[in-house]
Formats: sequence, C-alpha cells, structure tokens
Amino acid sequence: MSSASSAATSVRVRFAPSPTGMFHVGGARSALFNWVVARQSGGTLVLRIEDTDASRNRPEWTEGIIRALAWLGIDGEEYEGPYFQSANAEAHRSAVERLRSAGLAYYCDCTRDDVIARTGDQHRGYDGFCRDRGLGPGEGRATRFRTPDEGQTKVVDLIRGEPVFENAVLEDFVIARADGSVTFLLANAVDDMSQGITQVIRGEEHLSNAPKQQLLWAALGAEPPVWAHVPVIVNEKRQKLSKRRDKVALEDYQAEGYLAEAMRNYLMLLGWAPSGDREIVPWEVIEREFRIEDVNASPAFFDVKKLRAFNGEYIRALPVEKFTEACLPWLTAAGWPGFDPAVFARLAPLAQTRVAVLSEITEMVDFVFLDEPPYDEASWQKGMKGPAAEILADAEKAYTDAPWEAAALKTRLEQVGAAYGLKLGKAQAPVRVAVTGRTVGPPLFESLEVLGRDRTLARIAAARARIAS
RNA sequence: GCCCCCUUCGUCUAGCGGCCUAGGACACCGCCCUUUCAAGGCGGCAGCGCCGGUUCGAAUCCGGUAGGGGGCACCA
Repeated sequence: MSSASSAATSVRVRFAPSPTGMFHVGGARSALFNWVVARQSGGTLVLRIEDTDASRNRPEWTEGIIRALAWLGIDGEEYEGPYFQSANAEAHRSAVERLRSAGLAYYCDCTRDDVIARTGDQHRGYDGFCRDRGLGPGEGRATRFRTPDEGQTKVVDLIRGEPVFENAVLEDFVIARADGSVTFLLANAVDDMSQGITQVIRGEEHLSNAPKQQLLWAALGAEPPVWAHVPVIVNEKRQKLSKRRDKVALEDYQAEGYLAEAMRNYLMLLGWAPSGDREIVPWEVIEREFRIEDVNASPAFFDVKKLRAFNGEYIRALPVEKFTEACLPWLTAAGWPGFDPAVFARLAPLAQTRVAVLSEITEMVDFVFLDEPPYDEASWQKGMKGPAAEILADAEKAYTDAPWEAAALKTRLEQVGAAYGLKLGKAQAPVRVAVTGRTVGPPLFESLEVLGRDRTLARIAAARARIAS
C-alpha cells in the first residue's frame, strides 16, 4: 500500500461492525466499499469492532467478521486494528462529562413509559421534560444530549447530496445510559473522531443518525467527516435484507461454494458499474474505476440467480488444476471411502462447465466413488423406457471386449442403438442410468473410461437384474 | 404520526440536453452445436412511474404528484 498524501490530508475510512450475529452480505459490501476507497486514495482502512452491547456480543462473531473479511481479500495487512470499542470506554465517559459540564447534556430520569404518557404518542420521541430540571447524577438517570432548538444541520453526503435536517425535530437523544455506559450514537462518533476518520461510508439506515452525530462532532469541537450513506440491499419484496427472513450470512455462501472473487465482484455491482458494457472484471479494474460518488442512491435487490451466474463464470475461468483443488473440501466432506483425488482429477475437466457453485461437484462425480450408483426412482423411470433391457444386454456384450477408451465405447453404443433405430442420444440413456444412477451428468463415455470395464459391466448387469425382478 | 431518502427492461445497471429507433448483464423464450446435462454461438421478449414546466430539443434540468424504502429505543 502506498501513502501518497501527507498525514493531515490522508483519507481515513473505517468499517465498524458490531459482533451481534453472522457477518452478512450488506456488511460485506460496506467493508468492500470502504476498502476500495482506502486503497485507491492511498489512505487507511480502520477496522473497529463495536462491542459495547455486552449482552448481545459473542467472541465467535468477532472472529467470524475477521475471517469473512480475510476471505474477501481484506486481511490483517489491509487495515489498521482491529480496535475494540469497549476499550475506549474511558474516552467515551470523558466526552459525556465534557458535554455535561458545557451545558450541552443533562441528566434525565424519565422512563419510556413516562414520555409516552405525557405525549400520548409512542412515535413522538423525547419531549425535553428534564432539560431544565437541573438534575444531578443518581440512580436511574441517563444523560441526554441537548439538541439546538433552532437552525439546521446540513449533512454533506457523497451519495445523497446535502440533506438538511431541522434541528428542532431532532430530539434530545440519550448518550449515556443510567448505568453509565454510553450509547452507539456517542461511542461511534467519539471513536471516529479519535481515530481521525475523514469519511464515513456506511449503510443508509444510518442516514438519520448523521445529523445527530454531526452535532456531537461539533459540540466536541471537531470538524465533521464527509458522509456517504450507501443504499440498503433489499429482498424480492424490496425490504431491507434481514437475518431472520433472508439468507444473508456470507459464511453460508462460502459453504455452498461461492468463490470470494465472484462474491466481491457481484457485491460491488450492487449500485455501481465499471466503465463500458462490462460486469465481470478483475479486481484491479474495480479498484481503479470505482468512485463512491457514483454509487446509485436507490436500493438494490440481492439477486442470487445473478450471483450464481457470476460464480459459474468465475469457476469456468479457473485453470483446471485450481478448480480441481477448489473442489476438494466438498469431496472430502462427502466421506466416500473410495474417494481418490487422482481419479477425480480425470473427471474435473468434465465437471467444470457443469457446476455453478462448488458444492454441486459431489453429485456430479459421486457415482465413481460409491460402490453402488446412487439410483433415484425418477431417473430410473425416465431412463429405463422402451427397449432399455435389450439395449443393456447388447451393451454389456459389446463392452466385454471393446477397447476401453471413450471413442470406442461411443462407437459400440452407437451400433447397439442403430439396431433399434435409436440415435445415440436415446440409446445412451439406459446405460447412463444403469452406471451413474442419473439421467444427467458428465459425458458418458469419458465417465465409463474412468470407471473401468469391470465396474461398468457389473453395474449394467445389476441394472438388468433389477429390471428383470 | 413525524423526519429523511429513493424512482430507466422482472432484476442489477449504462445514460450526466441532441450520439437514444434507450446500450449491456442476469432471468426467461427460440434456434444452432451436441453423448444426457451444462458450456458456447446466434436471435427474441421487455423499461425511462405520472402530470406540468424550462428548451428548437428532455430518460437527462425544475416543480408537483403518486408509489416504494429507511429511521424515529437507556440496540447498533
């Protein structure tokens, strides 16, 4: 990484997830956006784990975040940190103290129910009841920030222009809870300040937090950052992706056999596109051409079908040795006693254009490594139609002395089919089902070549017996 | 209810006043190739939310309107 500009003007961005669940695709996209901006500007990406909600945090979620980032290419070399927000508690408390002594924050003992009882509206926000009561510290007393009654707060946002918020509609929000711990709004802003963040690139769901936090920056005597609120990613119903109803965990996609390169390429295209009529581009192109201000301001649908198509392209573009190697985790996980990497290597080129996600490799080649073909009833019914029994009988005979290589096996079966007026496409079906258990799969004769004469003949014989019974 | 944001094919987008008869990709549908299925090749379907204005000229600028979304916690 190069550092072109001086420390004073250098870009500092951050990715600040909270470890409260599986790392999801929306977070991945935010991380990617920040990373690209840091790299192309010669700036720095800061990783900050916002672990202030002790009740919801789990160490494994933090590990998951770091692992997922590394998978995407953002390893420890790529960022400063990780910093843990919980380690900055002292700075947070002192910021609250400063605001209180400056008269910009005050103690409040209202409960949520108190406020609703007074306003009669559970959506109205805090009514300022304790503003001038002059309460001191005490049991059950939170601290609220005193927002200005007049004026406006303008948020400079690279994606949305300059949204303006009337200060009067900004409620006096809580910055420290009754137990002394601070809230997100304050901790997040204080950390951004102390870590010298110059650009805050985060999800659109934070847009309404921006004016509040900007007020905090100003109250604490700092120049606010430039913001960039990237649109949310939505599901088919156009709602923000949610951990509950949508499949969003990056780990799940990884486990299914999506390649990191495909995933990050796809994620970057949600709201942005490289120049020219291109979509699948090397990461270098993205890093060179991406501009945060070009990101679309409207929500984007997470289209797994398209992701899948991208993944297929990336898989096919892999050198066959890489592809072979990449399949290994799924193959060994299948637990076949007869699995042999050398045998798989012969099948891999035949399978490469036939899988869109790596996990599909197992059903592509399982018949070679299992003792019995994995028959399924639907395939059997479909394949064993017409003169299937006769074809199998003739094929068994023809293959007994055929040279064991694909071209010869093909010729022999063509001859068998011709006797029944069948083209190879039809004639191969019973043999395919007998040997592989399925109606679809890698090219048949090449597969037979790998399987070997003895096993092929045994399977054909077994299928004939099964038809007869 | 209040605040803010958004609006080009079904979806992701290109477009930044004339190059637009609106381009690409995914999906879908044909055809070709073919040893099943893929892959690949060729072709097709399909869109500027609506109404006004500015302009010689608007998908592009302005104003409305409608629809959609995000937020409004002592969560982050």
